[in-house]
Order: sequence, then C-alpha cells, then structure tokens
Amino acid sequence: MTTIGFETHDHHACVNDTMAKAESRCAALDLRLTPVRRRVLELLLAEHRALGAYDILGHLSAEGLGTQPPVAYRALDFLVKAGFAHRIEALNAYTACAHLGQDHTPAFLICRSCQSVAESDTTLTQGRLGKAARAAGFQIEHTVVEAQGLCPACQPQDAA
Amino acid sequence: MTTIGFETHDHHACVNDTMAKAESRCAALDLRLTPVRRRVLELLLAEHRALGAYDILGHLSAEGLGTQPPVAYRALDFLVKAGFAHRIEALNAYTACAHLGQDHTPAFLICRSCQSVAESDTTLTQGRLGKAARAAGFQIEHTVVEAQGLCPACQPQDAA
DNA sequence: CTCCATTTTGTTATAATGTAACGCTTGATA
DNA sequence: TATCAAGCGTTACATTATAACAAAATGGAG
Repeated sequence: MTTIGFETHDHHACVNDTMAKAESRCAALDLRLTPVRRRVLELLLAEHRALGAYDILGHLSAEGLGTQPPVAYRALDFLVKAGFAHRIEALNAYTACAHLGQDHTPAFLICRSCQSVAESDTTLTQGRLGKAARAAGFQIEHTVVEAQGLCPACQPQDAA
Repeated sequence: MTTIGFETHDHHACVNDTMAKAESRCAALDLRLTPVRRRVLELLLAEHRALGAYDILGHLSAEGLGTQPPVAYRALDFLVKAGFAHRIEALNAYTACAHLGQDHTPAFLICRSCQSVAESDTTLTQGRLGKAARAAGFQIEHTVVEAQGLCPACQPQDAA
C-alpha cells in the first residue's frame, strides 16, 4: 500500500486507471455509473484534493448536469458507498479513492496550506487504538483517520 | 493512558476532578472560566457523549445564559483551544476531554447505537500512518482519529 | 478611583452544509 | 406494451457555522 498524493506521478494514467477500475467494478457488481456519477468521479480525480459538495454542484451546474444540492449529494453518496470516493470528515469534503480495487482502511494526510490530500492507509485495529478497543470490548465498524499538517511542498525551506 | 467512557466508574468524581483541573489550569495560564464556559464544560461532562452546538445552546437558553449560536460556539471554541474539550468531526459535535492534564493525542470510540463516546489515545506518528507520513515528507500537526462501531453494552448478546 | 485597553458577551444577519419528500423519466424485463 | 425499480428534477426545509458590530465586564496603570 502506498501513500498517493504528494509525490509526482503520471496523473493522467492515475485518472485513466481509476476510471477503468470503477467501470469494471460497476459492471461486475451491477452498479450504474451514470453521466452525473461519472462526471463527479472525474471531478474528484482531477486533483488530489478534497472538494465540497457545493464545489461539485458548481461544476455540474456549469455543465448542465444538475442545479440542486441533492444531485451532488446523491452522486457523492453513490461514489462513497461504491468505494470510489471517500468523505473527509475534517473538511466536510470528498476525495476520489486512490486505492481503488485494494481492500484498505483509508487514512488521509491533509495539507492545511494547499489543501492537497494524500491517501495512505492504516490498520487501526492492530495498533494502539485497536488494542484499547478490544480491551474496552468495543467493536470497530468504521474508522476516520485524518492527519492535518504541511505537505512537503508547503514546508518552509529552512525547516528541512 | 486509559480508555474512559464505557466502563463503569465513579462519574461524580470524574466530573469534579475535571472541573478542578480545568480551574487550576485556567489559573495557571491566565484563562478565564466564565459562567457560560464553565456551564458548557459541565454540560459536556455530564455524560460521556457528544453534544452538538445547538444541543448546548438549548441548555444555555433554558438557563438564561444565552440564546444565539455564537454564544455556544464561542464557549466551545474556548474549551477546545484550552484543551478542555474535543470536537468529534464525524458527528459535528463536542465532548469533554477525559484526559485533562495529560499530554495526549485523543482518539475516540463512538457507539452508533447509544452515541456514547470513549476517549482513548493514539500515537499516530509512531504507527503505520506516521511511517507513511515521514516517508512522504508530511509534517503532522493535528490528528483526527475516530472509530465508529458498537460499545460493549450495545452489542447483541449472542455475539459475545 | 478613574480611565483605558482588552476580553467577553449580546445580537442581527447570513453563509455553508445536508436532507425529506414527491413526482417524473428511463431502462430493463416479463 | 405494461410494469417496476432506479435514478433524476425540484421544492422546500433542516442543521451547522460564522461575520460583523455594538455593549458590557474585567483587569491594570496612573
């Protein structure tokens, strides 16, 4: 599992790859990647950043794909449920999944300066919190792991 | 560091202890625990659950301590900044700090059935995500770690 | 004690985020 | 083609959060 987002990479391939995986997954699971849903996924994939529902809606609206909030929220809900996107709780925003097809527990590195978001992963149930949860008898179903700070590009030069 | 929230404990002492610590900390750091702020902390301490800003405002309003949203948000901001309370991002809600006075990186176990919240802690910078962050050159400043699931009391009996 | 600066509070207004509900359209299928 | 489920369009509204400015309380300095 790699952390995707800050390092330079072939982003065009990154986008194509994810769209292809999303399509084949939809075919396999009998899910429908409708025009609105497809476009929202493309918008989320455009950059490794998080977009708010109303940012998305702005784009959709400009492209004649919908003007009211439920249009954006429905598409986002679909993408999140399908595992094609993740919600970033700390930002009330959404980002495309960078590990589509891999079974993973997402964890995010969020830059407070440039708002870029890198997706890593975690095995929370095995670490210190997992131990605490087991000790407390708590059954973990879903985890939110988000680290905020400065990405490499936004750190002061002299701090390196 | 213990996980506080689900296990039975002397809650009266838990409340008194935290209020006392908050007071001495305010005295030491020249912070002012005004009536509204004190009352909000008491409300958050009443149960190991998360309360929304408008829940808080409802109580304040009933007690003649303020009627408009900024009153609640200001008090909550103060408590969070002072380290007396934490914001639960996944719930857009707030809970009293259960480890006041200890240097800690809070992590939460949130029951989706009874909404109780236990506070544990984590050392994210040392685990898998911390490793990924260092590898990516990301400088972590703040972490959000929230696990959602079922607390011991809310799990089906036969699951034990 | 009085004046001043700062912090806190009161208040209005509005912004940002999210959802319920209902009817229409579409596409697959019997 | 009749039917049904999924998706979409739309209205209306609910929830969460903040900007901005005036008034009051607080704590020091003179």
